[in-house]
Amino acid sequence: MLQLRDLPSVEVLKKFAARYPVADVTAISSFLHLLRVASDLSIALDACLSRHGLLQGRWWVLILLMREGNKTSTPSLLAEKAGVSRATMTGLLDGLERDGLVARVFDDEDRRRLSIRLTDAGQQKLDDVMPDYYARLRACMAGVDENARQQLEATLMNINAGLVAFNTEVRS
Amino acid sequence: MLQLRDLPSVEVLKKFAARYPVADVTAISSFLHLLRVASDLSIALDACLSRHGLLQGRWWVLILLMREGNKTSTPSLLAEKAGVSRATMTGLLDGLERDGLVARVFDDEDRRRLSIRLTDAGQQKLDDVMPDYYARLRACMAGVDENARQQLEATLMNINAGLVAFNTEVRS
DNA sequence: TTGATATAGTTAGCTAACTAACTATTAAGC
DNA sequence: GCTTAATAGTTAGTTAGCTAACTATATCAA
Repeated sequence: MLQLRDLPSVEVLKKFAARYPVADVTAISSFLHLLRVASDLSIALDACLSRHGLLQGRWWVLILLMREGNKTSTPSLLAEKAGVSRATMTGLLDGLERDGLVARVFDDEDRRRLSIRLTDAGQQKLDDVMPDYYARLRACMAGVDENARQQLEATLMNINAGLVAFNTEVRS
Repeated sequence: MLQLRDLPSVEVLKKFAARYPVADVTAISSFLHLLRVASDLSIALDACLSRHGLLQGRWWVLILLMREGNKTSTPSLLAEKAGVSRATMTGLLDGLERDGLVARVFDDEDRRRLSIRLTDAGQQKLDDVMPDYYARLRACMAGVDENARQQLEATLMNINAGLVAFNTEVRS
């Protein structure tokens, strides 16, 4: 994702809007700030996870497994839920298996299938990471009250609904 | 950035909060939705730019150059403002120069330095891309009124301020 | 003035993502 | 039942980012 260190000032936005009249200045500003804060959050999350020897992809796989009652899933399902390709999931599972955090179990009923199981070591890793992650996240969001959080989620839902328009709208 | 296709339901969040008492459920929910919408926006932006033969990194370089009065900057400054390493900027400029969108101009005063100039073709590329991008963005944000946009920016500023806590807070 | 240090840009090699193609297995249609 | 198509997982090769190291140039201090 784009890093966007140097967001445009109001003057710059106006200059661009003068050349491109379709520009919606507050829309652009909100959009860029959203991307900027999200990428900063993502980088902070990476830093937190890396102190525990994890990256976002592997961490998310462990969480997805813990969500399941039997701490078990399949590579395809995990790939879909994590939003990565099956090929990428193979790589993530290779790393997690090497570290002993998950186990590949062959399925006798459908021999194409694997079961991926969260090991005790994997659960222990989550028990180390999650309190640290949650405490940091709580501190980060401490300045945003419940009302603002609800408004944020509502606005994000509206933007999400507008994404269809972003992708399909023909050129002005 | 993490894709997060399958965000946790309220039940899942409560289950995790029961095991990890430090969890702040609405903070987690807001955080994950923010990352999710931002990555979807980033992907939509990529799709828009790729129709014009651009990617986020190169597109941003062109914009940074257009912002300058003389349409000129240096690789180091561009790298800093775009939030990428100087090495990455070298690669971005290689591609842009190959496509004739920017020109490398050697500096006679300081022979370590290069000037990077937006060419006429580069300006033309922006004149093609920006109206399309701005029109899509306007449509995407149409469902978010001015008040919500202001609140969004204010909340994002508060989260941004909290990022320091995310990075420095010691483990609970 | 000249030797150490800092700066600008590039190159080399690494990583984690991707797509496309491949193997093995199962399901479905005639 | 056999052939075709679909599915599960992996492998191979590409990409855009990174860090570290390198070359060339400029600056500073003894």
